[in-house]
Amino acid sequence: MSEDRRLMVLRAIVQDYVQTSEPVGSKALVERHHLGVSAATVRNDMALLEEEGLIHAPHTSAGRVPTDAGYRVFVDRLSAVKPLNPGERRAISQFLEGAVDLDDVVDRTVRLLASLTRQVAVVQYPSLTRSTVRHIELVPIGATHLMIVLIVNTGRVEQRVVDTGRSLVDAEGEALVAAIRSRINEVAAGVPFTLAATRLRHLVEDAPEPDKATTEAVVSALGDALVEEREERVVLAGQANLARAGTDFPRTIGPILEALEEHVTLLRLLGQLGDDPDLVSVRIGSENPVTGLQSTSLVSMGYGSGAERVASLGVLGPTRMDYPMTMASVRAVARYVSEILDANQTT
Amino acid sequence: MSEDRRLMVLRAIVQDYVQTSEPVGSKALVERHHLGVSAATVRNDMALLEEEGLIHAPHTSAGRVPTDAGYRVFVDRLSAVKPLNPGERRAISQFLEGAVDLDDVVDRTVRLLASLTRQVAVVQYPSLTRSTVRHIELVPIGATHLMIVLIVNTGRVEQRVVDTGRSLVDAEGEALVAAIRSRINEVAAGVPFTLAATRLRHLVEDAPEPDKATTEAVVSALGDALVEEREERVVLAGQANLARAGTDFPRTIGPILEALEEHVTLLRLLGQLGDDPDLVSVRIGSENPVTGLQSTSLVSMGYGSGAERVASLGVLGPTRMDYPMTMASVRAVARYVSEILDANQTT
DNA sequence: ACTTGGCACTCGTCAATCGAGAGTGCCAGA
DNA sequence: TCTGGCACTCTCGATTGACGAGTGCCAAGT
Repeated sequence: MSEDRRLMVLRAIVQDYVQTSEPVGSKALVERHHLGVSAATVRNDMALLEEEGLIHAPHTSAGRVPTDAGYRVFVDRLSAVKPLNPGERRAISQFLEGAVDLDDVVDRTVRLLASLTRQVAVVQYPSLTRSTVRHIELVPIGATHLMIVLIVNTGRVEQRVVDTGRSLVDAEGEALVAAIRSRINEVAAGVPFTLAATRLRHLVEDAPEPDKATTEAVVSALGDALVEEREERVVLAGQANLARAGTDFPRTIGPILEALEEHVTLLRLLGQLGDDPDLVSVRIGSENPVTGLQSTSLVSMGYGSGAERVASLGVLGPTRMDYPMTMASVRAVARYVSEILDANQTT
Repeated sequence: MSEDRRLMVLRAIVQDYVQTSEPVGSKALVERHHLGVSAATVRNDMALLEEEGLIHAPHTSAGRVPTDAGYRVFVDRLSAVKPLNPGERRAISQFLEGAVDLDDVVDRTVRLLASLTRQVAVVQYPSLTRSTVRHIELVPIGATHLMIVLIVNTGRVEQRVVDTGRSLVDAEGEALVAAIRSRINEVAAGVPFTLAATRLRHLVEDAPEPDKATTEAVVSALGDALVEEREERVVLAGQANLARAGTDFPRTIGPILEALEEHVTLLRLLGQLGDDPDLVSVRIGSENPVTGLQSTSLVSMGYGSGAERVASLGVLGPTRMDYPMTMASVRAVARYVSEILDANQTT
């Protein structure tokens, strides 16, 4: 009852099933993989694997299919993340090279991931709360309104419009805006968000009386922008790949698409990563808490400039997916995007 | 051979088919609609309608289904765009009210449209080329780099980073940036894009020699941003609705999803509108040039601040859709979004 | 000139049936 | 512990036949 061989059998089952998407039987198995034993022996092993809950027979006399637990064992113990071939690496760098701004980087990344893995790609925008303020600009709009432009170190830009309730076009108004602008940037530029938020609040208290109301308005709008959870955003691509995967999959495609439109839950899901930032996280089928995504697996990884993870990206597909390939793609793309953000950071 | 009655029959067929999604026969028709004639008479009319190419029988003895041409006649001559009920109007305004910035407006709009019509919603970002420049800000980044932030009257913000090749942190550098900033805004603020682009080019020629190189760099990055076609963007929502529509529809869902990911062609499609800016445009099935979308209809309309249309939005669904309802929703949302942009424009 | 009821005919759908094939579990022997 | 053999089970696809919905056409009525 060699445990090793049993795991070999499991690995073979997973590989065959991923390739053919049909239950795999003992005979086909010994034909395609040269495990040095006969079909009958394999059958005994399969019976044991089934007892352990790693594989499962859809009905009496059909082949076996891996269970979620089976995939889990496969991912954890039986597969090596195979490095991408040079062609793929080149494709990644070429594709991401030409990005002009953050939106463009995210957009290209998600499309790239989708086409590399032929599955649904998910990319989270660099989170605001883990970022630092690069610069804050105030632009008068109309007579009394002020547009606040918040530029983040990741390249992201946020904007708000507030009504200051006083004229900004006369000399006094212009001076006021200039004063507030320089004070704000003095305390907030280059500072992490949470710290910036507190400092800005103090700024209001210290402001000379005539400027207080306007400062207050600006700071409160900024505070909104700094904490607002809504601002966590995700971008998707490759939904069309869902339709191609398997033949019974189309039935479950509706709930999946619905779940994908719930960006909030999707974000929560992406946020849950393992401890090691440099590791690919895999959630398989029912390990996944979100209703509608329980027939799918999510392969994800954090990315970000420097050592800091500012956001996550990943790939979602049927539990029957090519895990080694998918994990390799996700890791390669995440690393490359991090590099790009790094470069943009210093420039 | 009353032509009127024939059209009544067509209308009844369309309505029934939209509701049941099954071919409709003569008997069911006279039962559900009180046209004062017998089933046999209706059959004769149906034979004529089929000759005219407005309806079609999937097989010898099944009911009839409208053709694309049939829907066209229905839309053009047989349906009144029914105004939304007050509840729906209220829902629209409430849902769009709380938007904090342009991204948010677009995001909410596309979700709203999708849930109102229970179909796939498509919203184009306000086009850059038809907009005016509101303000241009220059922010030094690192020692020699400059971030250019372009703020558009629609609320959209674009950014580029350029390397000026000279120090910007010393007094001279700061003065240079300030000078360029004020010169640029002097000629470009409040000006339509195309005009701004030409004026900016002249600005380089007129710049004093020592500033020329830097001005040149800034202007060329701006020129990029002003014309770049890539910057036309669309946002989608409600893809999950595709899976719900009908039972045979799932088969065609793959190509549709693929077509929806081709944002470029989608944009071209959205751009093709009728002449009257205040009219809803409907493209039915094969009238639609895009492969993969030929089993769908697109209901779209322009929107924008003031009289100018700056972009389009619309809804995509199976040719068998509730046209009056969809057209009403699209029109109402387009108008409301225009109002919001108007308000943001003046504030 | 239309409209209507009647009737034969055409197909698609559904359920039941049957055979083939794949795969299993178990047993006895090496 | 492995192997070959064998009986058994179950799904899948094709085939068949009854059924029903719907049509087209015709002859009679208004």
